[in-house]
Amino acid sequence: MSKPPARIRLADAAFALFDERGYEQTTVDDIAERAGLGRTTFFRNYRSKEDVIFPDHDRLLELIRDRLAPSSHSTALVAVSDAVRLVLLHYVEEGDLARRRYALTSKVAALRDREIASVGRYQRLFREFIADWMGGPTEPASLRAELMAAAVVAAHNHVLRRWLRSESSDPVTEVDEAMREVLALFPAPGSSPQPGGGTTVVAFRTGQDIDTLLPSLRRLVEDGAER
Amino acid sequence: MSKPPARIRLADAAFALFDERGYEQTTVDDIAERAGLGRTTFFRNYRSKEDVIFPDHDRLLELIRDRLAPSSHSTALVAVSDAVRLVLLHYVEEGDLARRRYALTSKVAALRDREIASVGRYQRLFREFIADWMGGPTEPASLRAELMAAAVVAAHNHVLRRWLRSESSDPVTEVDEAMREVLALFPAPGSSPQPGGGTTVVAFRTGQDIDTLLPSLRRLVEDGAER
DNA sequence: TTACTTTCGGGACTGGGTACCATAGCTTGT
DNA sequence: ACAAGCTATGGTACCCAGTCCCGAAAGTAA
Repeated sequence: MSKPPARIRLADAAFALFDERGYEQTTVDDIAERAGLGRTTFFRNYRSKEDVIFPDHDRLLELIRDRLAPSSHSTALVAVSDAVRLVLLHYVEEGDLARRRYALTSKVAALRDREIASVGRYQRLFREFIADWMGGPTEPASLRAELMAAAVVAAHNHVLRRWLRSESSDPVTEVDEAMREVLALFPAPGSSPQPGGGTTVVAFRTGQDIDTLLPSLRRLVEDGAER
Repeated sequence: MSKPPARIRLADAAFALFDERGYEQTTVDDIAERAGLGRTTFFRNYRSKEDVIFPDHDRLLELIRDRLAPSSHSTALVAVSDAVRLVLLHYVEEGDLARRRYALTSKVAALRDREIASVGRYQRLFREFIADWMGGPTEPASLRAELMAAAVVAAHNHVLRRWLRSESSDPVTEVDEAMREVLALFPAPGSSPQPGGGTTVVAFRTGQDIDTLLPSLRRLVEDGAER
């Protein structure tokens, strides 16, 4: 009968109390007490009260960064799609925990704001990466990068929220489809002269991480074949 | 030599102190003291310390709501463009104040988060309106509404930030162009059968608020003529 | 055992935010 | 002019999140 580590006990106590009394009616002292620990220990494990609910947001940001960073110019779009899928998978694997978090953020304004702020950081990452890829901060490209980054995270959030509401049984397929739709909105630079053309052509040269690239590669190729 | 009202004196004192010592190094007591008022009076005029910097965010939300609400199905896109222009104009008219706020939000993480949360509320408004316009929460439409709303506010923010950084001398023209670009990304539903087609056709039937509609109407018509 | 390191708890403090109450000032009606 | 009443204000006490510091425990190595 060994106790689980403090972090876990604190998180369990926190979610239990949030469910019972609500977020704002629960103080950090309450959480620490139920976990059988001191208030100081709580703040040693979580930077803030909100952090119990959004613990590994930083890790997730690094996950995206790591997936985007090594990609070459020709694999940029695949990297974006993969990074998005990575984030979605992270939440899906959390399973019930993610749904409880969603229930909380739906009710408590402060938590919703914090969630949105986090999304803003993801979007910033994508925006910078896409702007780089499109080539510097020259004006038309800069706007297009902003639009594309916004669309990318919007697509992700859309599918994620559907899954959180149990409206989707296969979120990974859905997010791939959504990303295809997003990429179809933005004509590839320099591929077709008319900006109105809707066909996107992506060329692959070299692929590190072939295993993880494969699924989206296949989808993109299928997409190209269909149209 | 009559004193200006408390609200103003508090805001002046706050911005002055933020400039001198920075946001986090300034307490609400400091602000009240410099304004020659009590701490209680501060919180009567502003809900929170952050609220001194973002005072009329609620008013701005209602401004958007009011502009979107009365628009009919055929004028929906114009309403969106107009609402965006309205928000941009609001900031532009604030002039220097908006730039000081931008300087603060660029440095202080808590303020940046709050700003992003506000943007999230705008986006939600647009998303709901656009989803309504596209017709209910049926799946493909719902995603497209989400994408479009994200693109709309991204375009606005892009132009606004350019103006805040003094990189734009005519933000209104710029935002109109950016909105044209955004709308061009999304083929009008039911107008051209191929989703790849890049031409957008918008039909007008009735226009209340003709005066305010005119400029964007003209731009849209010109845009249609060009392509 | 001793010595070192890690984890924990408690207590004191800062600062944002709320609630309540008392008072000064201004307006009204008479 | 006087009283009644409203509004803006100040002050005090309070709650709670978050930080800092120090001392105690508990595990680890020698």
